[in-house]
Amino acid sequence: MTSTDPKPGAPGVRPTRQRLAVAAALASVDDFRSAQEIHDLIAQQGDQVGLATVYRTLQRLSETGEVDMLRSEDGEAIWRRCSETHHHHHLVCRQCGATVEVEGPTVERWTDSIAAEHGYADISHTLEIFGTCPSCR
Amino acid sequence: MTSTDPKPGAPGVRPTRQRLAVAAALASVDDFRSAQEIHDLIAQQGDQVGLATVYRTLQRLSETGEVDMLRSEDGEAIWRRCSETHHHHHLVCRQCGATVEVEGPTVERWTDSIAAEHGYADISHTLEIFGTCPSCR
DNA sequence: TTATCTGCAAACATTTTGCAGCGAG
DNA sequence: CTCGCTGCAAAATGTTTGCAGATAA
Repeated sequence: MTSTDPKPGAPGVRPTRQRLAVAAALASVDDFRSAQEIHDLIAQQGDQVGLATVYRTLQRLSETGEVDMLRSEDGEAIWRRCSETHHHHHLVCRQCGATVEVEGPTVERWTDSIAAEHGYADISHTLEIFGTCPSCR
Repeated sequence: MTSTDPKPGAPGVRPTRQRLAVAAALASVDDFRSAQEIHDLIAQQGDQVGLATVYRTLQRLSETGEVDMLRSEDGEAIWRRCSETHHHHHLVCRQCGATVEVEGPTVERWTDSIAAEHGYADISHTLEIFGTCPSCR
């Protein structure tokens, strides 16, 4: 494999002003934010990016695993930059939103075995933990 | 307590034709359905109920714990009549919606220990498993 | 130059709400 | 009779898409 790969059909991602702005916004916060909120953050940074572009960028980032995307309780998509590159879950404070990323080989194994037991294939799962963090007690 | 309770301020739920139709639709299937799908089910039963009423009814039923409401992977609300009264999770088929209710003492114990480890209190969690069931493979 | 990206606005899908009329108790 | 319930259609979200023009390589 060579370092450059101009194969026809290869994506070729461009580091545009808009994408840098989204990345900067994501870098400036530690908690999960909606597309609207990220759009507002960019505006506060003095930048100007269309909302559709924010969506498209977040979508791409979550596909490549650079951000975590999950759904709030009312079904809205929320994103956060992801420090771990592999599958993991979140322990989120109900009060202040403080988030801890946790890994669960135990859980992964359990869901896989449950699924296998019932003959289900192509398994995925969602697991989020909510609680009150030490400083909010 | 008497059988009737006309206390001022008490809701006073009326068993109307529409609510019975929603209940019948929920009773006729075992899996999670969207509001639209439940609306269609009612139509197939030969009944006719407004979609807004379906939403209002499902909302009330989920508040009283008579149905489970959860979110599909794309953020859509889906409902199912609830057979278990205690905490449990779901293994849901992406294609046909076939659902298995599963219990996870393993998971409950794991989430509790993770939370304790980070000093979080008053813990709750959401866990849903999605896959393709045997008959949809 | 050329393929990708962006902005805008319109399209979409889901869910909520306002209001006049209907219906159960 | 009265209040709650329903239907309809409009509004409110949140998200996606089509397309012409801008832009990185």
